[in-house]
Amino acid sequence: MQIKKYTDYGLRTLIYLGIRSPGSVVTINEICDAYDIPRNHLNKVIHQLGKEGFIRTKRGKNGGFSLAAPPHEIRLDHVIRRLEGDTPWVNCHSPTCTIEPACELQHILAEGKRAFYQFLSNYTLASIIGNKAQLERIFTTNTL
Amino acid sequence: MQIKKYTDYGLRTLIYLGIRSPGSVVTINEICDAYDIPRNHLNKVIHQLGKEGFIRTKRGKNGGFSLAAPPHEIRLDHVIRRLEGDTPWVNCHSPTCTIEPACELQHILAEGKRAFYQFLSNYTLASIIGNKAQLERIFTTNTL
DNA sequence: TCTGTATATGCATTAATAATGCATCTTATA
DNA sequence: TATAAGATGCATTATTAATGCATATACAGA
Repeated sequence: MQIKKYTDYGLRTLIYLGIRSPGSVVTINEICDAYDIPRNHLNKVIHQLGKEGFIRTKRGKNGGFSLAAPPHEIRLDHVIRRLEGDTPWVNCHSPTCTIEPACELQHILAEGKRAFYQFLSNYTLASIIGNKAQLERIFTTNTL
Repeated sequence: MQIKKYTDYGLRTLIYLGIRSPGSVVTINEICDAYDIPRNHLNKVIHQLGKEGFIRTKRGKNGGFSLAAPPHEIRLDHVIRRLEGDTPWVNCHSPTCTIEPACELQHILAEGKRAFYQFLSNYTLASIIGNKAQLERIFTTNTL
């Protein structure tokens, strides 16, 4: 039980964008350098973030991506649900569990998952950007 | 984001014990046959269930294990927390994330995890045993 | 229109971790 | 003391996530 690095990278990207002035465009390479994470993986994350509508991506020269909405409008539950994939937290099939029809576990876990995401729905990208000034400092220090 | 088979097997074992008369002793082989799951893995699950105090195990001839408490007293959050392992749902180290000190993600996710387990704390082994008669039927049919 | 720079896409490979298998030890009891 | 049960440790396999690599596509500006 742990979110994937994939999801983690997506959130870090949003944080990086979130402390920028609205509409400012950054590239995948810039994020990779900032966090020292592999380009190939991030590539796919950025792509999905674009497809899901969290960021706007633009190809070609002077291309890159930027937030599609202000940080306080990007909800954590939405981002994590999408990046993480919204599958059940218990797998009653493959292989099929014989008691499945008489077992309430899957339903209770599904509700538990709902409780988790409902809690997260109270938070946005703005919520996880704790100390904006400190974040800016970290990034500029790393880049130099 | 999915519970491990390990945890799943543990819960299935408790369900199997839960529909038995109190104190009745079963063996690892019996559980393996009932669910068609590998003995080696279940071995370790049973061992931990014993260590954690959910079941009482007994070695040697005529040995086996039984529930250490009635089903309605065995809380789901306790069982899953123990079997699943209670580690953070995001890993800010290995490798260390540079923005960790300025990032609220880990704290919010920790609270989200808390919300999940708090929800589960309303349920017990008795809760996931939906249809006791049907369960009994499934097991006797499988055994024949 | 050509060239360079950016994301998009698919497939191959590696890494991490869970699951399983195997061997053997320990304990209890008939 | 033989047998049947769980306990334990290590080896192997399977699964899935992560990473690497190659190349396509799009866009901007010279």
